[in-house]
Amino acid sequence: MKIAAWNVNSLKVRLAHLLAWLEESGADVVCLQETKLEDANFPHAELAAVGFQSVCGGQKTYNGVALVSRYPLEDVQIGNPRFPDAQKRLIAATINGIRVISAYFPNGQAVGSDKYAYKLAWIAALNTWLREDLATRRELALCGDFNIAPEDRDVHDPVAWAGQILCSDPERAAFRALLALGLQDAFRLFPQAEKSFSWWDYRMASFQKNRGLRIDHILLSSPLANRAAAARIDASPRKWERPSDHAPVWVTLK
DNA sequence: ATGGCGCGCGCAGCGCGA
Repeated sequence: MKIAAWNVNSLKVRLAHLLAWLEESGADVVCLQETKLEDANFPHAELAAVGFQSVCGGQKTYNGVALVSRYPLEDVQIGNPRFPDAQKRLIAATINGIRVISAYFPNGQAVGSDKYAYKLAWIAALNTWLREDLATRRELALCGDFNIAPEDRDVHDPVAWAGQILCSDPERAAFRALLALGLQDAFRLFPQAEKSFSWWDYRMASFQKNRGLRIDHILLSSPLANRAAAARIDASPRKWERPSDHAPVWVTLK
């Protein structure tokens, strides 16, 4: 089973990319972020036509998450019961016995801003919720756009980014606190090329220069990490015409 | 040189992302 996460930056604009990538990647489950669609406009039919079921939690203009799967989606949960929030940033479902969560972490805008405080509070509440969930769910995957580069090696220019949004110590500590729940970064379970990133700014030819960050992640509970066979970032869709600024990331399970 | 690109909204130009 292959599970992926992809911030598509508007599913309306990127539906053709998603359909193409579903076919070429062989993914069984894709966790989407930034769909930017109200639920009434979600392309369930287009996905069903190529063999995928889908559930979504969306809103107008901003945010929006979804799960797309070849297998049935059970016990669907939108949002964090520990953090009532108008912003649609979390959706969970059980797929083949695995609890899969698509998460769009807040960006935070700037260290010290109101949005930064919201980001840290949101992650702390996610941590609380997951701690409770992991008590009863052995196999869990937290997938999505974390808006955190966990370590300096996940940043093209760690000196320039030091202490900045996406790289600040409190954000990285919040990421490590998720790992401390017993989750493991699927990407780092395997050898990877240096300077592997999942997001590149649209400006300044960042992708061509590989000036990116690794901020999209798949965290696996230990029983699931034991099943991991490979994990990668697929940068190829970033080369397509009108791409998302994020690349899909994936893990395969034995 | 704090802009630079791309999106939604909505029809000009702004807020936002990361």
